[in-house]
Amino acid sequence: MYIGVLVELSNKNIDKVFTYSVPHELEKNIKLGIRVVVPFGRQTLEGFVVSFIDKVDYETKDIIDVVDQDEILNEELLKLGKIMQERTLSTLISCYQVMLPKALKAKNGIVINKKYDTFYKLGIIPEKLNDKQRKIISMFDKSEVVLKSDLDKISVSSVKTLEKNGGLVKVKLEHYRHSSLEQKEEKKKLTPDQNKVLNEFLESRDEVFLLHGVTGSGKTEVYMEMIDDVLKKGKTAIVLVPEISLTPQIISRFSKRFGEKIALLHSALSDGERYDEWRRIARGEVDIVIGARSALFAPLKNIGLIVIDEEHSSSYKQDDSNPRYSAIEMAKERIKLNNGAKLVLGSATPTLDSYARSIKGLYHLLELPNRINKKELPEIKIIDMNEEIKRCKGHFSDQLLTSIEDKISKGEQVILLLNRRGYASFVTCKNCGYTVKCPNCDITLTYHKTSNNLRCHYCGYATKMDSVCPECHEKALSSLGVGTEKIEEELTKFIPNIRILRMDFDTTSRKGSHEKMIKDFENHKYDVLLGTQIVAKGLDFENVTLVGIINADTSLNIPNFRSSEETFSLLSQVSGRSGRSKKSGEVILQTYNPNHYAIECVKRHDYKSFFNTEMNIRRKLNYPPYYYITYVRVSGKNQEVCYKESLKIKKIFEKYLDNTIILGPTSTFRLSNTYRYGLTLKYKKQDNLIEILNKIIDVYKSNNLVTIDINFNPIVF
DNA sequence: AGCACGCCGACT
DNA sequence: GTCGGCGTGCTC
Repeated sequence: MYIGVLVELSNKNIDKVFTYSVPHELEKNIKLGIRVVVPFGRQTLEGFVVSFIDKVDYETKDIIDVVDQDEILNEELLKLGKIMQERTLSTLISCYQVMLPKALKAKNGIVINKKYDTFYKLGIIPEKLNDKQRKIISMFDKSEVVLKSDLDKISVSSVKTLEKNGGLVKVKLEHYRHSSLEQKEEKKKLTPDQNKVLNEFLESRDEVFLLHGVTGSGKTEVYMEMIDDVLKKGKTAIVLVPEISLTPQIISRFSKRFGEKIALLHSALSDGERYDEWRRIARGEVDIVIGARSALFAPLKNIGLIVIDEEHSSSYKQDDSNPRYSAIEMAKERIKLNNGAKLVLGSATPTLDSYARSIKGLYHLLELPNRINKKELPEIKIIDMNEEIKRCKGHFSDQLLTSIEDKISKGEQVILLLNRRGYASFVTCKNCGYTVKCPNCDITLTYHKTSNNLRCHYCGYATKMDSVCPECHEKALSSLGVGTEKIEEELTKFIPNIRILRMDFDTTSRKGSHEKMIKDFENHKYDVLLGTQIVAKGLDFENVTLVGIINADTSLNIPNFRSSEETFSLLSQVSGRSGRSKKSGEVILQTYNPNHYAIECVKRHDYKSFFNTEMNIRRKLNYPPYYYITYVRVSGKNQEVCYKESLKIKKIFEKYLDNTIILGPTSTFRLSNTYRYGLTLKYKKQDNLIEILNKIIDVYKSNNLVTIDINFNPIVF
């Protein structure tokens, strides 16, 4: 027996299937998609069995051992990985690795010890039973196996007796680390709008849907109905949410509705917990999987529906490391592999790309234009900070402060957004203008008040904050940016006794603290929830009647063609947190660009006119969705070599790619002592591109002068 | 990724 | 002579 094995080394040179022979005694254990241990050169490696091979005309080595009993990559995932490889031009092995939980990535094999619990199952029940014994037997009405500890609660000795006479049989089963979920059915009645959308979805035979529903229009309820329908047909569903909005609120709504049938995959799980959930899914014990991006690759079988909530979120594109894949694109592939399955993309602010596709008829557009219970969208007041700045107290306009005080006095709550996109709190010398940068990365360091040090967000470099400028030696270094800490400090000064809950990536990193914060705010232990982007998504607090946006425009200034879209989306989302329940809501938006179309459209809750304006700009400037963008990065330790090679690659593009705009090479910042040059390709249609890129990869894979990275439809350049 | 092979300069 | 520098190439 010969098998094709993909070894666990992510290197372009060995990213191919190697043929091994299987010793007789192992033959019966071989399946597609399991891991095996193989000799590889002088090394011993793990690899995936990806094919069976008839015969070979060269010497093969025997595999050493078999790692898994059951497949860890089923047939569907094996196919999906290949598609991902074609779409990202990354190594096939890296595509498979990104689909699996960490615990299954062979490298140094994290050993997860399985814990076992003692259960009993029914044996041959004796005819005569006493009361206690009968009670014990009745515990098996609901499930086939029952925990020993639960039976012991009735009577330890009766359990022993039953075991002796064969009424009960002891079984050891794996103990799962997942927390038990409370199960309470609470099915809300749908509004006419929701019903219309649901029926349209159920009756349609289209594959991809865009559910465009304003904030508070009840999208989640519609998803749950869609899932219900799928479950009734005996199929399964995956729900993707951005990591940031994997809040206990959403999780508990799904748990209450679907109970034990759900598996949750989110970043707060330990590797072991994540692996447990993964195994439950693989065994078919679960019908619904909820999780962030990579949950798309859950080993669920017979998928009927994939929902991608907040589809505009950039977290669905893996942009920082290979394989640089788009979860939306891969979801489209996954539903194709599951006959009749549907994909639903949902958002209050769809990406231009998705909305444009729905207008073109490529996606089936479903719209929820109103909030549930005829609730109005909050009124948005724009504060022109150009005027206000003279009268401002710190970062707060009079109106914002007054309104916060007013709401608090009424016992209502406030969410404050500090828009920190593109707003690093860097340190500058007031005397000479020197900015402190990372010695490895050429990136401005960020000041952290709590630890009084400066850190590089890319490589982790940290240095102590010193107020003496290294350039001019004046004691004039100070931090210019504003952090949530600074805002908290100001607000406490202006409104003493105000109870502020600060939420940002620093304060939520501890496991479980995010959840606790949300509970505390819900229980009104705080008046104000102050935070960065993290407060914009997925939160649903009844008592919040004011959303204050301290600085609306910082994200308009990031040097990226998507900055307006991101700003519109962020501001619309955070505004949507206000007035979701009985009391009506208000938004106060402080900006230096009150006339910017993104801000104006947010004020009017006017997605369509934002879409039209932005589309016009994109068309004029040849940007997506009119053009596709592919970014090619050339990086290496030697700056000159990088530059020269990127010029060579540009020549190749110029020679072989027609109707393509080629930009660059542009030098981006140095990162961990690696220099990078970027080439940007813009095109409407490019049949040669993949072939050319593969050839370039081929040329550079065997030399280590430079590394070539390709990013299709990049978010970050 | 490792590791051997091989072709150079420089050293007990 | 031979030790060790690292560029090149291979791993079923």
